[in-house]
This record gives sequence, C-alpha cells and structure tokens, in this order.
Amino acid sequence: MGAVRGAGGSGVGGGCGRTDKAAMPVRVLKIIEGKFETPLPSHLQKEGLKHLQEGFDPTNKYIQGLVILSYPLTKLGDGTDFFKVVLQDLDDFCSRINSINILIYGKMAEDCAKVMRNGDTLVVAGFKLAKSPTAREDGRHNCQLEMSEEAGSVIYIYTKPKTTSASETASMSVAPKYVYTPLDHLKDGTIVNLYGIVKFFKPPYVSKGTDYCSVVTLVDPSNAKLTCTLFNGNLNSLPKIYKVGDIVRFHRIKIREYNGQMQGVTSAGFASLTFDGTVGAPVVPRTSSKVFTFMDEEQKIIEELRVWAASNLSICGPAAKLSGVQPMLFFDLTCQLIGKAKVDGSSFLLKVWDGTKCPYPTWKVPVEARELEGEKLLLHQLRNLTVDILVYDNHVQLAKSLKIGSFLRIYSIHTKQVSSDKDGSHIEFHLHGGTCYGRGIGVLPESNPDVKELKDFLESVELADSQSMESMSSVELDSTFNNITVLTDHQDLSNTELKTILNSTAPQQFRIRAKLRTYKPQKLHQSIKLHCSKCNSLTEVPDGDDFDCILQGSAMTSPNPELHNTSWYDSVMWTTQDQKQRKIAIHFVKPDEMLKEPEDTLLMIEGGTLKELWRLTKRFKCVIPVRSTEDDLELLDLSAPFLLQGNTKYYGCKQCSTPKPIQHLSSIAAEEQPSWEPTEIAQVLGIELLQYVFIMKFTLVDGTGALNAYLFDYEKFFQIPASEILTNSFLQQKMQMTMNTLCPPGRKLDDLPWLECFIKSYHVRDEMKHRVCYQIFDTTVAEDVV
DNA sequence: TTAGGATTGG
Repeated sequence: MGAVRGAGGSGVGGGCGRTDKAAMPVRVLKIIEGKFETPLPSHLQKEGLKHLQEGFDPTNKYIQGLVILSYPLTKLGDGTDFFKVVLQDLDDFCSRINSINILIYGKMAEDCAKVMRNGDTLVVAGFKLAKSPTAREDGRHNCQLEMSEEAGSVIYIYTKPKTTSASETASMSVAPKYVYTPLDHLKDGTIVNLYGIVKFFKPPYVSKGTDYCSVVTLVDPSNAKLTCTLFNGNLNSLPKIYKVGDIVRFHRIKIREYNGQMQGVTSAGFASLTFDGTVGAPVVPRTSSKVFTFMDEEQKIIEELRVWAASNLSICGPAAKLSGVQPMLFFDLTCQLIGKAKVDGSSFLLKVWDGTKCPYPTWKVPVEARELEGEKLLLHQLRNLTVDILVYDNHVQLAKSLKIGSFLRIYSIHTKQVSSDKDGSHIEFHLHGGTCYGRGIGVLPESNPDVKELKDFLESVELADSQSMESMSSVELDSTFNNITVLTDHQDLSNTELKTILNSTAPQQFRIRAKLRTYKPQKLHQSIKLHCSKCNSLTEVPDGDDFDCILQGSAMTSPNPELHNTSWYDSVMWTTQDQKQRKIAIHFVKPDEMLKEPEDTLLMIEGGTLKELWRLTKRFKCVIPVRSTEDDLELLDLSAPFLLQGNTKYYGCKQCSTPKPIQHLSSIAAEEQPSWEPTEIAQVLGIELLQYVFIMKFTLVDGTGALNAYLFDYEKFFQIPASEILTNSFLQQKMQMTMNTLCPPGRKLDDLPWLECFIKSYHVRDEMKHRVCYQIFDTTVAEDVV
C-alpha cells in the first residue's frame, strides 16, 4: 500500500495519514467555494506557460493548470516508476500552445497516479525544465516539466467538483478522497479510515447495554493487528462480515490505546463496507449506507488485499457439513432453519439442515408440540436430515427473532457425544452462552454465494430423499442380518469353494463366498502406494518433509523477472519481511474472461514454503511449484509433486517422465474453459502421472481352504478415491469402519460375516520359481455396509 | 453504557 492515497476533509490538518504533512511532496487539498483550502507558501510565484522557455529559472516559481490527460503508471527500464500527465493553463486559454507535458518519476509518480484524476487542478513547483522531444507530434509546449521527490519537486493536487451538465450532477457527485492508514501507523486519539482483512470476528450480538456489539480483528500487509469493538443500536449498521478472510473498509473509526495496544471503537459517523475476500470474486460492497464512495481505486485496493491474504494468511478450507461432523469439536455450520421452539427460560431450539446426513445418531430435544414453529410436513419429511441445535443465554433473543426458512451461519457449535441407555450414544449440538471464539448466529442474505450453493444442493436433496426416506427402515433391517456384506458385479456366476480354486489352473475368474480372517496392512494408511501404469512400478508416497526440503532448495534460486508477465500468465513478486528476505513469485495463468473464479484458476509459484503452497491450494484450483532458469520456468525434481490440487499431491514417474518446458501449459490455458485435469496437465508437461492405489492382502477362508488375495484398487472397492485418503480423516474413518465391518476386531472365526466377491488367479514368474496369485476384482463394498 | 477475542453447561 502506498503512503498517500488521498486526503479527506480532515486529511490536511487532522493528522491522519502516515506521512508528515510538512515534508510531503504530494499533497491533496480541496477547493472550497472556489478558494484553495490551504494557502500556498508565500515565497512561490505563479508563472504562465508562455513564459517557459529553455534557460528559465524555476526557483520559487509555480505552474498552475488543469489535468486534461494522464497516462497509466509505468516502469522505466531501470524499474523506476513513471507517470505522465498533461496540464492545461487555464489562464492562457487563447494561446495556441496552452498545454504542457509533466513527467513524474519514482515514488512521486506512484503517489500521483493513485490520487490524480483528469479535471484536478495542479500546482507544481521545484520542477526541472527540459526540451520536449515530442512537441512536434503532440502539439504541446516545446518544454516539458520533469519532477521527482529527489529533485525536491512538490505537487499540490486540488480536487474540485468537475463541471458537469445538470443531468449528470444529479447522479454524480464528486467523491471526497480519503486517506487510509495502515494498521501499523495508528495513533492513540485519532479518527481514521482503514482497510483490513478479517482475522477474527464475533457476529453482532445483543450487548448488556442498549446496543448490538460486534468485535472484529483485522490484519493488513503491514502485518499489524487491530481489534475493534463496534456498537450500534441498529444491527444493520454493523459490518456485514460472514467469514474470516472478508475484507472491510472502515471510515471514521476512533483509535484508542487499551491495555498497551491500539484498539478501534465506533465513533460518530462510523461507516463500513465489507467485501468477499476471495481472489477473483466480484467486488461488491456489503453495507447499510445508502451513500458511499467506491471507485476503481478502492476496487484495486480490495483486489490487492485479496492476493496478499491468499498467500499470507491461513484461511480455513471448505466449511464443515453435517456429514463431516465429529464428536467433541467446535465448528461453523451454514444451514437453513426449518423449525424453532422455546425450550425453557435460558435455552431455545433451532432445527436446521444442510442437505447432508450426520453419520452419528443425533439428539432430538423434547419440546412441546405447540411450541414448535415450522412447516410440519417438511419437518417430518426431513426428520432424518435435520439436527437439533440448542442455543443458550445471550443467543436466545436473537434465535427467537429468526425467520423459518432463513439461511444461517451458526458459529462455533459444540458437538458433544453423550452415552445413554436408550440409543447407545448420540451427538448433541450446543451453542453455549457467551461469545468466546466468535460464538453466535449470523443471518446470511440469499445473495451470499455460499447460500446460493446450499440452496441448489438442498433442492436436489429434497426430492431424492423424500423418496428414499420411507425405505430407511428396510436398510436398517438389512444390516441386522449381517452375513453377506460385499456385493459384486457378474451376478450370473455361481460360488466356487476355495479348495477347488486352489486346485485349479491359472488364470481363471471365480465368485467366492468367504470370511476375511485377517488383512494387511493393519495400519490402513500404509496401504496407499503410487502406481505407474506405464512401467507398472509401485512406489511409496513421499512424505511432506522430502517435499519441504526440495522447496527450500528451490527457494535458493531467485525468480527471474525476465520470465514474468507473458502472454499466458500474469506475475506478482514480493520479498518476505522476515530475516530470510525470501523472494516469492506467483504466476497466474490467465483464465478465460468468463471464468475468473479462483477455484478455476491455475497458478505457478516460485520460492514458496510448504505451508504457503497449501494455503494457495485452498483458494485456487491448481498450484504448480516451479523454479526459474535463464530462459524458462521449470518443474522441480520429480521427488516433489508436480501439481497440487485440492488436498491431493500429484507425482510423476521418475523413470517414464520426460518433462517438457512449462510453456507447454499455455496450450491448455488457451482452451475456452480449461478444466485443468491432472491427466491433461501431466500429458502436456511430459509427465507420466502416478496414480494412488490401495494395495492390501486379504486372507480369506471358507471352511474348505484359505487363500491370500490381493486388493489392487483405485476407487471401486471402498468407493473412496485412494488419492484422497491420506489427507482426509473422515475418509480414513470411513475406510476403517468398512474394514471393521468386513473383519470385526476381536471376533471368533465363526462370528465373522460372510463376504461375496470376485477373485482372479494369475501366474507370477520370478527368476527361480513360479507361483499362482489371486486378486480381488470387480467388487464393491455394498452401500449399506459403508 | 455496552466490550475490550481466547470455547466445552444446561
């Protein structure tokens, strides 16, 4: 963020902003009733353009005029910022040559580009006069003014309502310019404007006084932190923050010192805008103010903050669903309210659903039927998908006021596992009293993207489940029989005894009915390997430490700026603020204009740490770690994943891959809607993609004999992709539950369930010996077992 | 005025 962005009414003398006004080379002032807000220093004398010529002494002289044209801020070959504007001398309107080029260099260029607009009045002093090489072409003054902070130049920018036609004036008022103070430059007793990324928040709650209260902790690229305590009698006037990572703009917030730290509190006139913090999401402010300023400049700030946050802050991944809840934890739930009821004086019941089914039996809070509000039929139809959430104390008042059908985000729900005689054990959902950890309830508008997604999902569930709901009891019945737990394809084959199979020649295919006496590995995560379908090799999945080492090694090579910003990717680079001064570059592969969502975007990163990479994968579709060479970006060593997507690391076969230059990715980028499939990415980069597989050994018995059958499975058997199991504890749990059903621990052979599956026999020939092996195929664990 | 971030009780 630059130091100077503009100045509001209090900006000049009010002590806000981070630069000392007296020394400031670029100042933004206002014209009030046709007069300059602050008089110019008395030693300066005005000079008209017509008196400027080579040899003119600019000491103590100033030029005044109107900005009629400004060019985009650019960088010169040596990296210096450069900004060019054209000034028109209004006092010399009759002269044929009444405009002059001003060339501004360095920091001053950057600062001016941020605040200056066509139509502003400029006063410039301390400039250098030089011959204009473009006078013949542009018809302007044959001299040009050259300015920079180093040369002692000063620019005063006077913002003034532009002359507009009467019809335009009605809809367009000239916005005041605001100074935004970085969070590390806040001073006790000031009232400032600021931007920040929400690191923590308490959704508005009823305080013990007369107002609603919301507590918000912000961070910004200065790495400073500010906790704000905001009050308002009107719920609507508090910032509409829905999740950590949202970005806020606060105007007129009062800064105070509290317990040795700066604190923000609401002052009279406090106003806020809130934005989604997702890179690429539409920049639409959420606010209750009817009138607010928001222009391109602000949009740019939001976009910058989003990019900074995406690579510097841990923002949690996808929100929890009811299907993913685990006992004894706290989580935020996005859901729809379908019922509510008074329970007693200090607690209130909310019945909600999110379309997914909680894997555990859940608690039903007994309430009097006449107290229950909500559509009775819907409550009945969805009874297996709704959960009861009991909210307490200070949350009761807000809960009572909620409308049935509204979409909620309930923050920090506690799941508690309770044993009971009646149903073994169940899970209870509590929203305890108090506001610790942001505990509370927020109402989300229908326009919220998470709500839109939820609504679509609920609509699809509602139909499907109302049909299957009635069959629920028969499913429960099935599992009590519990003797055949694996179903297969090829139902036409009849069962063969294991003894017969052991005496048969290979290769052959059989359907069997057997019990799973034991299996290896017992530690299920050890069953995951990487398989190359080209050379048929199996390798262990490398652990995170190896990857970290490779990343650290590659971070020794600085990004090569010559490889930045090509026709198919945009680059940003920065240096870390720590002692290591590590350089990080991110190259965003340009998406189709219609597809700007970050979750569709691929990026390449140089110099990132493991942690930073994981953060980026939460936000972006694909992340490819690369390093610079002299003339291209290249992939890292193939011991490292060449691609990260979601939670999955994709590896290439070291024997079979012949990596091609990164440039080859541009062919996918050029597609209308690149899907960024790992197989496609691997192919264009010359990588032989390794696939995650489950490799297990099942010892099967049926009373006639015993044999070992291997399971070699990508996804079909457990209905869990092998690629996801290592990073998903829920899937690990699901797999463990499946194995516990197929082979319940601690049971005698007689009590084990029968399984049905397919095996095929095949020959394995080593140098010395020859043997027959068996492999499970075309078999899926039945739904009701899972 | 209120709360000033920092879980787990019913």
